[in-house]
Amino acid sequence: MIYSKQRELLVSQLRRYRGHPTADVLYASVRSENPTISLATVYRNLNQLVDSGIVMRISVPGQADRFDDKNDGHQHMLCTECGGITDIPASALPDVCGTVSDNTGLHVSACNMIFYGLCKACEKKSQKNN
Amino acid sequence: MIYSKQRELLVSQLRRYRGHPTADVLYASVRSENPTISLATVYRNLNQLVDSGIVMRISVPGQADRFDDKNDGHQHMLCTECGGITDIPASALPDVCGTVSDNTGLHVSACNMIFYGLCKACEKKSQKNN
DNA sequence: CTCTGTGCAAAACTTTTGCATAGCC
DNA sequence: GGCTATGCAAAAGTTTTGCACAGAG
Repeated sequence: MIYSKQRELLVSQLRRYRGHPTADVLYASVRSENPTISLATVYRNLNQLVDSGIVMRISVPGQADRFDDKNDGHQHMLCTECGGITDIPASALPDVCGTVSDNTGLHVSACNMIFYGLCKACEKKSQKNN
Repeated sequence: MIYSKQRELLVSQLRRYRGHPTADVLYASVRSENPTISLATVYRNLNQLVDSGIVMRISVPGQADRFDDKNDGHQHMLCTECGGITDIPASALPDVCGTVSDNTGLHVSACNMIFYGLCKACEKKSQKNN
């Protein structure tokens, strides 16, 4: 993978966002600094970065993929109220792959999870309203 | 939800498949018995059935959704070799939601998982080749 | 100089939607 | 008869691809 300005810009914008942006949002963001970059380039680079393990893809069923620049095994929760994404650190997760491997005899190498629940902010709001 | 032939046919075809078919495959299958049914109807009915808890949606990142007629909390493993889907029974899974809730203080209500690994058949094959 | 990445536009693919009609209750 | 489901076609949304050109090594 040879160097490219576009990819560097993409990664720097991705790091800037804490909000787990979609390709779309990243595209807009990168475009504000480089108005001629194309959406195809954003997708191509994101795919490469995911393949190289530099970037993590968050697939939310029924929605566009989101991206995150860390790859430490953390997972994500989608707030059922506001649609925002909260990080679930790896340390809060049980060893699901290991458990499943032990219990089934299958060789499970990886697992994608997406949790659904209430984020801190929405939980606070719902408590106030009661 | 009033009765409809199409929905009945759809469910019966879904039950017939063990292979966790996509909407596409189901459409073809249903069409062989009722050539005028439309793809929109398949999608509409699948969505309804998922909402009613009769059918389970399996979201595989980057692929079309698949469907399964049971709703007992089991999850799925995608074989990295052949692309097939293996059921992971609920009894083989740890209580991920509970663990995450306990460890984070968040209210996690549900979780979608997709595992990646080798299915029995592909595991056998790879052992033979060694 | 060669090979990889980019830009543009078009295509591919999955899923949803509008509207008139047919079918259930 | 009223209300829901269907069929058809078109649209929407996300992601990929073909091709000619520009840029990195």
